[in-house]
Amino acid sequence: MYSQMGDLSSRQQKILQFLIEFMDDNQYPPSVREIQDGCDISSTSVVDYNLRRLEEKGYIHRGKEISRSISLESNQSKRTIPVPILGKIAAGVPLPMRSESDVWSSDQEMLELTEDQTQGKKVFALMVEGTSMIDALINDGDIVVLEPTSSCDNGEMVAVWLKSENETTLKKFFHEGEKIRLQPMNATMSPIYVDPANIEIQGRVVTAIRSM
Amino acid sequence: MYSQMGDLSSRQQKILQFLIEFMDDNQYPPSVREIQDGCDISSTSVVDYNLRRLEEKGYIHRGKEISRSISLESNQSKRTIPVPILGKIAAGVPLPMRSESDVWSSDQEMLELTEDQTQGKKVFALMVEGTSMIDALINDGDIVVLEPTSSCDNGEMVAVWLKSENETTLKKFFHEGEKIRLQPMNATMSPIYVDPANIEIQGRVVTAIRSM
DNA sequence: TGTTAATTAGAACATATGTTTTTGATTTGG
DNA sequence: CCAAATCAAAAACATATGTTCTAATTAACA
Repeated sequence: MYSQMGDLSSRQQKILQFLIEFMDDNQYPPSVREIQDGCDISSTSVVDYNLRRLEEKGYIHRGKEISRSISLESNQSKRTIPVPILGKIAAGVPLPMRSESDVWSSDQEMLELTEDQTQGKKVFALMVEGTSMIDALINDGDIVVLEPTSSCDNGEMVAVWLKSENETTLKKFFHEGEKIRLQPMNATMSPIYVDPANIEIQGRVVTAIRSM
Repeated sequence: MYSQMGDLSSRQQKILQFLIEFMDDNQYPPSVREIQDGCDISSTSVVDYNLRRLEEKGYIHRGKEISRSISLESNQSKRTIPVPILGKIAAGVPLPMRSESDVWSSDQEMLELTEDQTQGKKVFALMVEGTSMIDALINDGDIVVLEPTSSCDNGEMVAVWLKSENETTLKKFFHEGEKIRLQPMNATMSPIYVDPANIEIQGRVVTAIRSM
């Protein structure tokens, strides 16, 4: 039997298990001696020895002479971005635009998304109420994720603030001559024609999520 | 001006910024002296002082006499679960069931989801090909997330393996007397009636995601 | 303006912690 | 069974690192 990625001694498995749990509980990696205690190992050198093996086999990564510098090679657990659910969309609730610097506060309802899903953009989310967007395959209870923007292209699905009515709705955007056509995504509803001065685009839909 | 959660000196902001970047690059927190260097601070005591303030104000957490034990109090960046995209679903591609212990390997295409979205279950994903599920508001290019299961209730959307045909499709499941009705989610397609012995349920749809 | 609190500086201290060395036990392969 | 590789133990070493102490400097305040 030869050694490569795949086989671990029981001690190495135990250490790996401990690493995962420790870093999950605390927010930082364990020291050699904490691994020693946590895995009932008699000496720090034994820990060091097995950590070297784990690094050889590609399970972990270590920094030289740097304390607590163990990181799991896989399990890279990408960062998630907290996305605020600012409100519901079909009910015409006004959309408070979030400030740039509210990273820390907010007891708002939050959604955790990965960068894959936000595409690296600063986004916010809305919960869809009702079936007014059924033709766009978006149903009641779904969540739409929007990228803040003040302009958009034809055919894009955007959240629009109608100044005179003071309400915000989700529509498809079409610039037609002097007017703008806002097309609902429901065949039973009629488009709205508005003056460009009367609207303000709040965001463009980038993702839709439905949980069952 | 009085002090509470919200106001940070420019130095504290800089430190906080550095903490975030450092822990993003490396997989472990910085030492006091690394913060010192990274933020051009003259003394470790100044770093310590400002770290205390940051802890008072609730931005970070520290362990006493433990090296690199800083953790961000907010920004708790929930853990994400790597979800394998096992294949496409409408094309009838057979579904290889993943083993329990392939946590580390896999150069498979991956999707990073939060626990919110997986609901804590072990899930896999499929990319939808074609419009055969259009009536369930699932379109070409969407991704469906499934929870592995071998049984299900009536009306649930499940991935089913048809043994004799040796293909897998996404259908709604209905147990009707001696037979099972597999209902496509497209009005133009007819249901399939099969013998319970000829099918094997592979998973139940828990989430659908569409990016635009 | 003077007084107090907040912040910065420099140095030294105590120890937490990665690393090495030596020795001995266990396992492996021929 | 022997030789070589692998693994474990204990102790010691070197330094990385959190902490503290004192003094100077700046900001807040009345």
